[in-house]
Amino acid sequence: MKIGELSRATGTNIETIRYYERIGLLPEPDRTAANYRSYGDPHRARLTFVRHSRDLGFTIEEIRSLLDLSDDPERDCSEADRIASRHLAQVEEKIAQLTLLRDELTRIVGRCRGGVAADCRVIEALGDHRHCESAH
Amino acid sequence: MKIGELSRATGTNIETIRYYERIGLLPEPDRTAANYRSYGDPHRARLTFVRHSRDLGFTIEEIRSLLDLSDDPERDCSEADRIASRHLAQVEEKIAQLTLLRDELTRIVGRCRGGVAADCRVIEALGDHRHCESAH
DNA sequence: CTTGACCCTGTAGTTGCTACAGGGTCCATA
DNA sequence: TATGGACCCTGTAGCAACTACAGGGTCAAG
Repeated sequence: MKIGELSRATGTNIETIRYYERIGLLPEPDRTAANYRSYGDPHRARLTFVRHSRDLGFTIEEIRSLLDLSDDPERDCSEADRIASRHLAQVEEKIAQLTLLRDELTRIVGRCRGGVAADCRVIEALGDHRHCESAH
Repeated sequence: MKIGELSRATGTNIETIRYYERIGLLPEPDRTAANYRSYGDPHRARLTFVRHSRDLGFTIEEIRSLLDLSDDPERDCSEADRIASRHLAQVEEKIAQLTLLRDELTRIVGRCRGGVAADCRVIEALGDHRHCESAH
């Protein structure tokens, strides 16, 4: 499989595939006589793993750890669980933050009554923390 | 006010203040004889506006537009409302995405029963999209 | 034999900062 | 008067995770 095919098969940008190789997340594949990268099924599986993990918001370093684990089938699974749990906690934290933010924005947007910028409640609210109901 | 004082007054890193000046978000202040930046109240208000907007997740470019608006009190307020509303919609979209993600992660984490990596359900789930209940 | 799709390397850009390196200034204390 | 420490200056490089070229090579179809 050439890089374009792998790209289509996994929905990954070609530049991104080369980037993952450069940072050591994907192994260097064999090359054809014309120096083209040549991939097999294990490469595709590994890239699918990486993309799926990225979609779920794991960082490259977390994925590196998860890949190390899956490369060594003897190792204890609890580290994978720990990484995923910590990430879940971060996502929950982020949702909580964004929810506060949404409430604040809703309040700010709701105050707009039209008119000119000099009287704009949106701009006023942005310039003045005292309008806020929660800390940020 | 010197830069350190402005930094403390607004809770903004000194490097960040200089960065905002470099990208034209804050005007160049006067200088003392020793070439130190010298700020007044309008600078502090503008920086407070910027920081508050950043805390609410507005991009630098959005803030630039909002500042342009507030610099011109004759202009119509509806653009500020439009920027804030669009941002609110983005925040809501992000919350929705993260909520799906959280559910997916909860499901993945919940499958861990301990054991070795070869049997790890977390690693399996990351390598295989078919376990997912929503698209991503 | 040329056109167009594909591939290669290497480097620079993106966003919003943050962190130096290498220097200058200012003020209090010994 | 010397010196130490807190503060300030410019300019550049780094972070994450890509993305976008520039400038070139390869290959099959018409």
